[in-house]
Amino acid sequence: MPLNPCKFYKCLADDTRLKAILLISQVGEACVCHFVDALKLDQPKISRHLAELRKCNILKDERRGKWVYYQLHPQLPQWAIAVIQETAKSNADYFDDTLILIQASMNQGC
Amino acid sequence: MPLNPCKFYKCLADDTRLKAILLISQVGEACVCHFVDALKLDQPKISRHLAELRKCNILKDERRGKWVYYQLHPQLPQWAIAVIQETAKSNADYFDDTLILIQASMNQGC
DNA sequence: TTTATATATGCGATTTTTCACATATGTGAA
DNA sequence: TTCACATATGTGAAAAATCGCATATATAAA
Repeated sequence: MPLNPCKFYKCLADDTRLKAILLISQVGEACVCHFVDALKLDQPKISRHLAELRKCNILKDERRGKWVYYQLHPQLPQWAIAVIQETAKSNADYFDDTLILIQASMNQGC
Repeated sequence: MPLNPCKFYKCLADDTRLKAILLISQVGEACVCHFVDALKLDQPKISRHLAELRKCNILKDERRGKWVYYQLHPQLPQWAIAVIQETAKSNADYFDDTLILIQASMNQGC
């Protein structure tokens, strides 16, 4: 069940999901509370978008105690990784404010 | 007015538009009738999707007599071109049937 | 000017996506 | 067990995207 390109782009076609993916591509992994801080959205909305990315095998989740961490799925195809990296590299101004916020949140712990 | 990445991915998040873009990336340019043949959809639907891509500056149109040809917009940013090419290169099975059809249609003239 | 062909668009209906809000589940500490 | 905190999901409403079908526009030939 390889990643269908149209499904993949549907996942990127939303500000919350796209920024979450770009943030993960920069910070490696983060837990839900960090996305709540960085994207300034309520927790259910964040969880729902992350769940969609998880169900499409774009993200992988891992529970550690009370927290759930998300990272890029280890089986994400190389072309998809390349697309994400190219987008991040050339669109810093699209998400750099949220990058600063998520880094601050991660330094505070959970 | 640089291309917003989320808007860009919204444009790719539809089978008709994504295949049209991938086809153009392979054949350089094609007119509406060729997309109708290759994608096997009615003409108004094709025109509407191409119009959306044109309005987002992903495609450029050029009328020649009765026909209108579409190609990738000359000002499309390099990162977007890279994304399209990477997608085309690694997802041949997603659109190779339509590629064969559009090539046949282009050989027939318009 | 009339006709034929190619393409574009107006518009209401349908489908899909997203949202808001409440609530459920999971975990660890008291 | 009870409580507090973190995360996930059920569900109906709202918004956005897509569709179907009719029709408009553009061009060239007759």
